[in-house]
Amino acid sequence: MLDPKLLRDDPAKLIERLNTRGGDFAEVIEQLVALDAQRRASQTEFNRAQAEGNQIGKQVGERLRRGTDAGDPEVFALKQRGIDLKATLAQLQDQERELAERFAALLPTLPNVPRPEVPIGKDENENREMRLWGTPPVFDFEPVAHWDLGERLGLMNFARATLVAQARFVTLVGDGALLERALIAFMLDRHRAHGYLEILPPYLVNTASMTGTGQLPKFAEDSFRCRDDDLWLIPTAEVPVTNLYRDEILTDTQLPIYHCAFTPCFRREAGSYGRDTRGLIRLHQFHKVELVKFCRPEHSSAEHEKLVADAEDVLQQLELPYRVIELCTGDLGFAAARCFDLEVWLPSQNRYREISSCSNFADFQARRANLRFKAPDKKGTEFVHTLNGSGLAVGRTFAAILENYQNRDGTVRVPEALKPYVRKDVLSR
RNA sequence: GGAGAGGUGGCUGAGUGGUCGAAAGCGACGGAUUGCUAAUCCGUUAUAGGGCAGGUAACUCCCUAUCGAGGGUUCGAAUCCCUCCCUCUCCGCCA
Repeated sequence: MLDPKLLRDDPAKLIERLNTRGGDFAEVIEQLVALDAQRRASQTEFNRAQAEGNQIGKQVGERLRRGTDAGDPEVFALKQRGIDLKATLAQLQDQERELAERFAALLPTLPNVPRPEVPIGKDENENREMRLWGTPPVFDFEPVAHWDLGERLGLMNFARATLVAQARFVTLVGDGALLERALIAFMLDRHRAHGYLEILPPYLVNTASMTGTGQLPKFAEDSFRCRDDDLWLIPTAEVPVTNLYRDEILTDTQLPIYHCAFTPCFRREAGSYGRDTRGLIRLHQFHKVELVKFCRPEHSSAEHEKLVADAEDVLQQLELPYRVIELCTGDLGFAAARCFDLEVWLPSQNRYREISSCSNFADFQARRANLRFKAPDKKGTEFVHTLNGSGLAVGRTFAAILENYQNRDGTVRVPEALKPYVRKDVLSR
């Protein structure tokens, strides 16, 4: 959610900056500016009436305390004024509430303002490639897709997952399960070494949490919901971990907070029916290790760079070729002020595929989730800045390892960094 | 699932209709005292919104709201009534 002050200070500038995302925000913002002015005027009026009512209440109390008879004409007159005021008060309150509700309903529909550094562009074609790392492997045979490799090696079984659940689920078997577990442990160990405190959060969260990080109300149809219990299956660890400090005022000395968390993630993938129907790329349930940071506003850019570096480190340790791209204004997610994607090389697809998305939300999420901090010597509170990124999507990492480390005979070498976890050199039948 | 208890400021905890945004204690901060520490004393110590109040500003002042949430009674609600949510304890069941 945006700072309402942006609307008052310089609406033209706000329109200009939001429009870089594509679309035209002029109308909504003008509407909001008008609503905001009306709302404040209405609130002032309502407050005045409330003050008068409080005054009457006090006067009655004072007289009665001094022993004035309850039937005294003066007291009676005061009471009558109080009764008269009630109708006005109710009317003013309704008006104020309606305006506030309309404002509160409209404001969260605005996306975050892209940071000035973000390249202007329409869509993913105008994303900026920041750097390449590693070299895609050269095969003297046709590289096999990870799902074929995986099934032939007995590491995964899609048919049985469909039998047990639905399409877009997988069952990992034997060394497949082991490799998944190894990746999770490896990633968490790396992040812990970099100062992230490991969290194992609930996988079901309430509506307030989903709203706090912005999954609701916009993306309700993308999430799995337990209707009987007001609980949602988390689409990412970002939700429970960011909401850990919802409605809290942190002390400035607590910042920055670094958390890493492994969780399963559940997504309905509504509207992606034709895409990535095979393999581990797009499933209803997948594993992810997430990095989440809370910091002071002035540090969020530097923390963002470090977060990206920490995610990259995992790929480097695994010696998987990847590239880093910066999303342009047109491709930026709703809540993000700036975002870098890490894309890993997938030989069978002969291209880079997203494996991590590292976003700086600035105060956008913090405002929604009411995440603040306070410096003892300063008056008032400030919203923290939140950042998060995958470190990494485990299933996609699994896929990348199979494809990049495959041999002609269909076996797969285990990356050096994973050997202590897998305790094997090669995955074979 | 059955029975009961309870939700008050950073924490503990008083408050059952009238200057209660809320006693007291703890903690924290500022000051005094002190060779140092400790102790003692004094003071400060919630958040948010609004203001056509003052200041370049940091900020100050005023009004309003908030004692789990929403509604009701009343001139007036932390306090009475209703609904909902949540937490805890005991019993049962269960990983």
